Amino acid sequence: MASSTLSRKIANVLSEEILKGELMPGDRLDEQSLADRFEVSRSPIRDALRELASTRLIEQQPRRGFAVATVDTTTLRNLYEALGELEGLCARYCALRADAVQREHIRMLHAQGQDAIRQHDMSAYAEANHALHRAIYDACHNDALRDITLDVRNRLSMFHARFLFSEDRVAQSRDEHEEVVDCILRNDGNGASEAMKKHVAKTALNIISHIMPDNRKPATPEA
Amino acid sequence: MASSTLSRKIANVLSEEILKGELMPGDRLDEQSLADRFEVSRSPIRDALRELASTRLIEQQPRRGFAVATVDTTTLRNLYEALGELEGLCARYCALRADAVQREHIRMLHAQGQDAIRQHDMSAYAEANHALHRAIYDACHNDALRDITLDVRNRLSMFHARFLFSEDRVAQSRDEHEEVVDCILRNDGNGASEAMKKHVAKTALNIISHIMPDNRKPATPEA
DNA sequence: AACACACTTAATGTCGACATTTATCACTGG
DNA sequence: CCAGTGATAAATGTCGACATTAAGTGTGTT
Repeated sequence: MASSTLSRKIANVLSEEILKGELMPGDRLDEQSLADRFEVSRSPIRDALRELASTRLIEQQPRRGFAVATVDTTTLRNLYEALGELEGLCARYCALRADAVQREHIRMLHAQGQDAIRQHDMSAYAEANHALHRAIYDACHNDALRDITLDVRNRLSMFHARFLFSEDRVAQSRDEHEEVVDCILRNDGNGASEAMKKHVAKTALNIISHIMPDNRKPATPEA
Repeated sequence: MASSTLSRKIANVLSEEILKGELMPGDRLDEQSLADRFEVSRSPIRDALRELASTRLIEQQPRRGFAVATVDTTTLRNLYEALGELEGLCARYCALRADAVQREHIRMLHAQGQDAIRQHDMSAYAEANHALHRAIYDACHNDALRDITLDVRNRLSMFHARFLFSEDRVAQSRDEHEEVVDCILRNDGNGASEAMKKHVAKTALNIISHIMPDNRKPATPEA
């Protein structure tokens, strides 16, 4: 929790703020303002920003500073397509390799999500949802694949954070989770993979349909 | 090529040196030494190192500086498994989505590799090989997936760089490429994916069998 | 009135020095 | 002779100031 170095602490704080949606895509991260806010010099701020850039949560343009990463609709679609494939892979390997403890953990997290829905506690559901996906990454027994998937999910989570899901969508999501979990528990790799891909695709459709209407300027003006 | 900022230039130089194998995994990157070598202060060096760390080519341990990333055998296997899946995905999407120009480009690059083999020019083959894989990533029409795959391949290329392949292995590799390219050219997504996964798996086996004998200390001593 | 040029300003890039921490090594005690 | 502790030294972490660049603004001319 308490990282040894200032820059690490600052990076963690900023990271959470971005993930929570307090800092919006496109927001500029001014070094001096941040230095004033954290009451440190610009050096640790620079280090923190560089570190955050490594997660692609923020972007740097030389001589133009850092800004919270923005993505255009195409990139968003691509990221969700990639996330679907990656989570599908995690689910497949999870179904084939997870040990008994991990399977039980996954089963339990899914149950927690169901409880949260019954109590109409959307915040608890979001947490259980996140933990479930995370548990599946962990149980795929491939740390590299887990890290890659987690990175993509984090890049996207700043969009998730800004939208409350309708009760309908949450119920649908629960059913999709159930299919994934069922496949995992019965060692059905292909089934788990397909179910997970379908689940992510539907989530993507839901998010993108919320974002589409807005006229935010395209993010990466690269060719 | 000529990046505007010092740190960017330095990062590029160091990156190439790592990718070429001139800097070996585990080599420490001392800030002061690098500052002396590039005749700049430590600031741009620090920026460059932070930027390199974002590609995972080098690793940072707080208060202990940076070092060229080292991976233990397990991580290496995981990375190759992930690379196989990712390249399989790229090949699948490539087969389904590549346009005529891209298909022709891929066909040509494969032919170049074959020529290189006939002339026993291993350097040219390595280059054509790299270009072919790269062309397949590009033609998958998903920049996010392409970038992720490229990152993993770069992380592994520092190991590739240190081994010359036997003529036997190169010939085998050529045949595997041919199968991939054939599938792509006939829009066979599943075939391309499977062929590519097989190709990467065999390459991995080849590399790992070269590395296994050595007694290098495990890289990431994390729990 | 519109465009172009120059100036001002505010940001990042770079520098050198100081602070802090960690690792090494010598010394002392058992 | 080994182990533990302390000091020393070398590395990274942090700081404040200066240099440089890019953007914005204002003025002058066509």
